[in-house]
Amino acid sequence: MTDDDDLTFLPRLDSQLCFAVYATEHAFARAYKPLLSQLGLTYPQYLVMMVLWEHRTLSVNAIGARLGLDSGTLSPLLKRLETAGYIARRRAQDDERRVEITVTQKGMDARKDAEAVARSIAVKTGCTAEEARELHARLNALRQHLLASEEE
Amino acid sequence: MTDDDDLTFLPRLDSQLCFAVYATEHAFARAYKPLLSQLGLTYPQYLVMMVLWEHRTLSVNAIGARLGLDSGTLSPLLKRLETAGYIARRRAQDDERRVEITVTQKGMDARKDAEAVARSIAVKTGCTAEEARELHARLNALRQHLLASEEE
DNA sequence: GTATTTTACATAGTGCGCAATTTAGTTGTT
DNA sequence: AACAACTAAATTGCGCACTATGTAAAATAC
Repeated sequence: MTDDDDLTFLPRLDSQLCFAVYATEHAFARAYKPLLSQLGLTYPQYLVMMVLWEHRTLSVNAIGARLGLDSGTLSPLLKRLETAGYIARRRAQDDERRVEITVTQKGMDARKDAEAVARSIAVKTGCTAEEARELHARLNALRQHLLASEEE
Repeated sequence: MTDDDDLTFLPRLDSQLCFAVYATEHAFARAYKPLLSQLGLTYPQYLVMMVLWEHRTLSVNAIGARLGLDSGTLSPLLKRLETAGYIARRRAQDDERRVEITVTQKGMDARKDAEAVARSIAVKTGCTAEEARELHARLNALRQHLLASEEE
């Protein structure tokens, strides 16, 4: 039995879909980093801000639901965003367990710059709008399957 | 000027390709986690092991080149893999700056279990082989573009 | 009304991942 | 041979991301 005989299923790293996703995610994060750092934002912080630009005010839980992140990750991240002046955190009055996250004026003002960043990255992907949409749809379908199989 | 007027380009988080990739990567890592933990491996460690199953012996730099990771990430990770008994680390004789990483017998033995894990995940994605190949190719193309634009 | 359970967020601990720096070794130049 | 420049890996510091746990508040059960 040689090494090749063992390759019944386990493909090479390069041909593994999960690795393609992993490597692409890292490539995106790296592409975003220098541009976002000019706004004083990290890539995960940018994703959080995107949620908040849509909604203006959300609870930690709601942000987490959109991003698939929990309070362990979000709490310190949101604190840093608050320190940077992009958001404000306040205990909700109707339920004091909840903390409301609100975008500040400075945070809203940053939206324009973020727009330029997103546009720049879109160009760098070399994808047409149709290609991006197709890829996006496939990744979403894949993810739904993964999530569905988790509940079994 | 209402909020809608600002949406010249910045799409909603949900329709951002970069977020689809981010969310999918996290979904993969989460899907792998319980299965790999039975082997005593984390997802990044599994990726490293995949490289080493192909080559048996590699330098830290070579592993990093395959995975897009640097020694800052790999050094502690490899130390933990060594502690777990999956690999051995040894200074190369021809160039003592280099550290050679070799899979142990225990590490090679784990390959079979990893195969079952990979097979299980492939099923959970709900992708046909053709779909997976297509998606993989598109992600690779995207990544090439991102990397190419970095050098400008 | 009281006790118990559940919920939301924060915190502690561990493993990544990156940038900057350090340590040690090798190569190139004079 | 001596010194400068470069290289490989390790370390330091910081920000994520997840799990487990803690704190406080709200909901539920009796």
